[in-house]
Amino acid sequence: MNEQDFLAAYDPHAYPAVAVTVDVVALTIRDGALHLLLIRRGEQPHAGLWALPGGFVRPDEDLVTAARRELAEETGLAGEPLRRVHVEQLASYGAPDRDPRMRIVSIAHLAFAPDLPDATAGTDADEAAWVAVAELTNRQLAFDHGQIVADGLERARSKLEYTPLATRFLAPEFTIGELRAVYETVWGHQLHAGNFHRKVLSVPGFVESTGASTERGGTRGGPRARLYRAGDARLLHPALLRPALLRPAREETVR
Amino acid sequence: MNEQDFLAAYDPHAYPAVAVTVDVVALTIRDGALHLLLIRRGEQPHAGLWALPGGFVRPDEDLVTAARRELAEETGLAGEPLRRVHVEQLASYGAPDRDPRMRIVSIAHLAFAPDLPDATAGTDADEAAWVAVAELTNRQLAFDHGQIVADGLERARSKLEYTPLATRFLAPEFTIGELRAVYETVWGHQLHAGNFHRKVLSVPGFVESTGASTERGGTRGGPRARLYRAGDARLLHPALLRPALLRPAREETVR
DNA sequence: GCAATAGTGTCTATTAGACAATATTTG
DNA sequence: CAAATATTGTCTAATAGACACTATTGC
Repeated sequence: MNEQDFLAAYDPHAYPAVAVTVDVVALTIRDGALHLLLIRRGEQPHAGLWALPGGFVRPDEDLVTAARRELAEETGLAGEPLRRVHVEQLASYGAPDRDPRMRIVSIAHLAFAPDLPDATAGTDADEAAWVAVAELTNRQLAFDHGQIVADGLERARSKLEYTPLATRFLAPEFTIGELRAVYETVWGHQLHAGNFHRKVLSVPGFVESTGASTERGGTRGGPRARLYRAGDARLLHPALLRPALLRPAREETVR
Repeated sequence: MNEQDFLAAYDPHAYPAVAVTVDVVALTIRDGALHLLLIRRGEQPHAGLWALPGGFVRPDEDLVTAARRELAEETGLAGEPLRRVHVEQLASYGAPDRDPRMRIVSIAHLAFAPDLPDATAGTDADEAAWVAVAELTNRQLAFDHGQIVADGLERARSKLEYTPLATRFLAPEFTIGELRAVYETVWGHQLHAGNFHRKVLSVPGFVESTGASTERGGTRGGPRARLYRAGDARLLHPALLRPALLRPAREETVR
């Protein structure tokens, strides 16, 4: 049998029924705090619980395309603002009993977005909202989404060390102080302003100067700051390592 | 409708037909060279081409369990030797046209194994063999397995920097020289013996002394070396960073 | 003026890495 | 003994981080 005959005779339904979804851990910074996009489930199972935005992968869609589509549906983003959001694959979750309906394998994604307007509920959800990560400890999330969020947060903290992705939380032009605020927010730890400033400028390709400065100083005083944009480096070398205190004992749990 | 009624009425076949497989990038070191486990496909599509071991995820199996099962089938490993193999999730690959049969999403895994006996072909394969990674540049692999292998190799090189997983390529007791040979093989670069030795012993929890030494010196002379076993650290801090020359310009491509 | 912030200078401890030296073992 | 290897010593450059200082701006 040659390959063409084989394909013509092939029956896709001969294989076990598994559904594939994407879920998105979308992070942004609002009012100086790290926020996560959640939806309140409008349907069973787990109706009424908060969950990650996500849904089934459509037939002609790439995985990351599906994740971007789900994100767009819940945030109302499109065009250039959507393109500015960084989306990457996080990990896949496929424990047999993670969803009571059937075997569902979810490819989780991680997204970094600049400060966005309020979320707008999509079709599957009663409600969509940016929730402060600090308030998540109380809340029970649907399915295994608590674990996915934990893995996403650890990945985000780690990504800030060795990639320039912190800039994705900011507008195209930003000050070093704003960049430092991103690190402090995601890592949950104050950094030394002077050392951070020098370190960022010393890493090749992290940021490049626009030549301009802010129009005004800070709201509580201080000089005008120079403006920078993201440079062309994709990896930071040397990296901005987290203080030893903030380092996990082991890596994220991935299933 | 409550959750129980909902589940009773639920029809799994209402969702798009997608199959989920696992593939395994299994690495080992043989004769001082990095080797990869490949099978020659016995069935269409891509019959006759070399491919990664892998297959459909069974209904009650976790993803990593499925990967270990596929690995066991092709290597003939079981019990303690199989437990000594490190398996972790690598990434998922789900481009709509990556398999001509139907939509297949593959959860790729990465495995580190000590030197293993020759592979034994499983049911789906004509042949299974450990192939030197250096010889892969010529060979065309089935599906998108070339990309998966490239991502796996980059992940392996990176993992050696910040985890103690290099020890998984070795027997339970090993010398610092053997550990250095793992790094040199995976990174493809000679390291300075003296500096490496001191560095490994200075990282807390990387290795611990057994108190014993080898029975004999090296085949070409030299003193007996002290024996070590893996320590309890799960992450190395400070890390053993690759020389800047060996660093990629960007991260692995993950789809 | 006062407080806050940007940006720079300086010093110390840690680490990476080059290079050297010594001891031990095989053939 | 010659060559190879393990292990330790020493020195230099790079980096992280503590701390201090000056300049500029909002209120």
